[in-house]
This record gives sequence, structure tokens and C-alpha cells, in this order.
Amino acid sequence: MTVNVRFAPSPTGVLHIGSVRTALFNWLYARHNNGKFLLRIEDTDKLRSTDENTRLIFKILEWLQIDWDGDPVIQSSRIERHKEVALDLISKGKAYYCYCTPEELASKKEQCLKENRPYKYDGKCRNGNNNHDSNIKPVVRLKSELEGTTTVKDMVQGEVTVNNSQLDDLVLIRSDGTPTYMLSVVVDDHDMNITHVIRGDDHLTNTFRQIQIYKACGWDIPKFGHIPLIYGPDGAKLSKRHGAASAIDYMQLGYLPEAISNYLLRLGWSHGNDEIISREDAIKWFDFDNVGKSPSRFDMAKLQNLNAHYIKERTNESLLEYMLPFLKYELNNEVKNNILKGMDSLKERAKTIVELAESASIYIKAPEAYEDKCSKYATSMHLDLLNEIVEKIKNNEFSTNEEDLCNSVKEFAGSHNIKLIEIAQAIRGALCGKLASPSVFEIISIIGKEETIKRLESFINHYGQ
RNA sequence: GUCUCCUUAGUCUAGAGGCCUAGGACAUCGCCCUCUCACGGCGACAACACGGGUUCAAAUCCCGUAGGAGACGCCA
Repeated sequence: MTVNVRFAPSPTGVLHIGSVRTALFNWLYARHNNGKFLLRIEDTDKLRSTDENTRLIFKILEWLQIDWDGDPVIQSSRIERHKEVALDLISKGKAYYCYCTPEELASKKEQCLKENRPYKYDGKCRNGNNNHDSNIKPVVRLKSELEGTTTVKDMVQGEVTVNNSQLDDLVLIRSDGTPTYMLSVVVDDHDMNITHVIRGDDHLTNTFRQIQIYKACGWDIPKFGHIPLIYGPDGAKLSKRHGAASAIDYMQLGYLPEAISNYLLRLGWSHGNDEIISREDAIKWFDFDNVGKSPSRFDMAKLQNLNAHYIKERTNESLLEYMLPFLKYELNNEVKNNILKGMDSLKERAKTIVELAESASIYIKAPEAYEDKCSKYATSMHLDLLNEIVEKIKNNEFSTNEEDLCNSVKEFAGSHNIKLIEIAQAIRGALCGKLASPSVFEIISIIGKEETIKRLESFINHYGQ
């Protein structure tokens, strides 16, 4: 079976996370079937399209390792071809010039609504009555079927049938001479030899209109797969209000591409009870039999869980590299090395790269402030104990080897009849400025004797007055 | 309003008439581990929208009802 699919975003806004899933499903379907995944930028709305948005589309697809075959097709470059098809339809009597004004049409539509019957364009122009004001620039309309039904055998939705009486004479060419989306998509999909149109199910009802264009042109109709939309946690359209809606947001929030694509894959598609799915398996398993029909809601918590999983799977080196742009500081090699040493412990605590970068700050600099809670472990008793510990570290009674130090401090606590937690938390507050971190003994073993003494003394001074 | 689609726990889902006392995952809660926070391990809570049929048997098939979504542009 030949499979050519396309992803056809329009650069009129930032790429929505739902569109990313559409891209992913297209890509997986192509790769699964050894087909081609083509990219088309639908920039015919010149007013709202921006180069920046186009650039971001490329960037996000590359980030997610969704690679496309051949050069992207820029839809605006194909306008002449679209017009040519419309003109051809006119010459064949399948389309016509319409001189009705938008106002006339609007009132007609209103009337239809009032009378509770489907709106169908049935203006006089359709029948060749061209008694019109010569000042009016016409649009080109498709002469759609008046009777019968149109059926789509959708790969996701199954067989869907609509009465042709529901379909209006859609505009193919606007009065300013530019082709509409409906025309452009059909012509481009045909010219690009697209065999499977996979897109959001907000296009399902458009499909019936587009099929009429295919038929009028006498072209083969591709197969369609309309995947359900993604909504926010409240069931409304996913937007900024829910935290993030655009793909670029998730990039900046510190989500890994493999987590995003695993999450998106499982939203609306499943393979038994599998949750963690590699790219390789995704390609092997992906099919439309397992795509659900019902819309799904975006669940940030599950994404985070997946992200935490993939953070743990990454090597320490790749995580360090990945987190560098999230850091506010330039790091020297010593610091980088320390972060690398502590990474095993840091990475099992982080849900996002942003969190990881934040937690790594303990290896970058001494705390600039102490959380309020730290004062609980800064009583005179705690400070006395810390003083003793500082002394013991200074004169090498306590080594800064993780295991040795742990044993020494445990012994020290025992001899003072104090629970280890009292000392550990005091040290933690001094080293990190907060009461949650990896093992304090690990941190000391990494930052070393001098830095440890410096941080402990600062803490003692801060609370000592 | 018209047309089309959807409906299993808070969320994502498994389920193709008997394998269902409805499975898994996230979230939540509890216990264990433990220098804190996490990780990890164990466990708990929690769902077939409703009403009728068909059938020996229905989450699964049919019909209604309710709820939700999408489309109805000279936007894409």
C-alpha cells in the first residue's frame, strides 16, 4: 500500500499542542507503512501568517524528531495553480461566478435559520442569471450536489453520511481573486499525491464539502482519518489559561521531547496496557484501529510523571547539557563536574528540566537566603552542634568522604543523645537554604571541605546574633 | 437552531456477547524504606451517563433520553 501523508499547519498562530499530536500521528502512520510524511505550510491567510510562526513549526518538529520528506510545500506559492483549477471547473460548468453580496447572503441565511431549514446557497447566479451590478467583483462558487448523500469512510470515525442538501455552494475563489482554504487543500493534497488525510476532527464536516470538489475535478478521493481534539482539564478548548497550549511552551517549561511525544501518543491511542512506549515500538504498533473516537483532556500531572521517567532515563551528561540554557549562570568546569557527580540524586527528584536546573544550584553557589522553616533547626542547641562539627571538619576529625562522614555524624549524634535528623536538617539548611535536598553527606562530599565550612559558618553567623 | 460526532473512576485508557467480582496508568490517601525531599516497594479509594429492548447471557448489539463537543465564514 502506498502511503503519503501530510501535516499542514497554518502559521497564523503558535503551533498548538493538539496540532503536534496530529503531526505525530501522521508521521507514525507514514513510518509504520514505509510511506512519506510531507509538510505543507498553509500560509494563504497572509494577514495573519508570520515567518516567526513558520520558523517555530520547523523548530518544534525538529525538536520532537518528526522529520519530513522532501522540501516543505509553501501553499501561497501555488495560488496560480489553485486558480487554474477553479477556472477549469467553471469551463466544465461545475462552478460559477456569483455576484451576490455578503449582505444578501447573510439575510438569506438568517431567513433559513428562522424557518428552521438548512441553509443552502441557491442564488440566481448558480443558474447563469448574470443580471448584476457590474461594479461587483464576483466570487467563484462550486456547484454542489443538490440531492443524494455523501459518505466518508473515516479511519477513525467509521462511516459517516450526510445529506447533500446540507452542503452549500462553497466559495472557491474570493472576490479579491485569492483561492480559499477549501480549494487549496484539495488541489494541494491531490497534486502532492496524498493518500491519507489525517487531521483534527474539527475538519470532519469540511470533508464532505471537499469531497464535492474532488468529485467535480474528477480526482481520486484520499482516505480520511479525523482524530478527536484535545481539551483542557475543564473540558473547554485547551488554551493558555490552562497553563500552556502551544508546543513551544512545553519546551520552555522543561519537558523532554520524548516525554511529550509519549504523552501525546497515549492521548487517544493505546496499545493494550502499555504506557511507556519507545519511538521504535510506536512506529511498529501505530495504527488507526487503536485510535479512540472520544475527545480527551490534557492532564499535566501525567505529562509530568512521564517527564520524570524520561529524565531518569537520560544520561547525566545529556541532562547537564540540556539544562544549561535553563541556568542563569555561566558554569566553569569544576561546577559542571560537581553537578555531574550529584546528578544521579538530582535527577530522581526532578519532574522537569526547570526543576532540575533549580535543584542543581546547590552545586553552583552558597544559599543567598534561608527558608523560614530553617530557623526550626537553628536554635542555640543546633548552632552549638554545628560549631562542633565545623571544628571537627577543620581539623580533619571528620572526613568529607560521604560514607565516612555519615558514620561519624551518626556516632556524634549518638554521643550527644540527639536524633540524626536534628543535625542533618541543620546542615541541610546551612548548605542549601532549604530543608529538602539530596543526602547532606553526598552534598558535602561533592562541594568539599572548604565550601562546606564556609556555608556552615555563614549559617551559624546568620542565626547566631 | 440545523447537521455530525462522542459518553468506562478526578484524568488517560483496556474491553470486539460469557474470560469482568470490569484490567492497567496518572492523580489522591495509607504503610514500608529513610538524614529531609524525592525514588523505590506494598496497599487502599474510585467507573460501564440514564431508560428501555434483543439474548440463556450485555460495558460490549438495537432504540430512545440526557449531557458534552465540532461544523454551519469571501478563517484555516
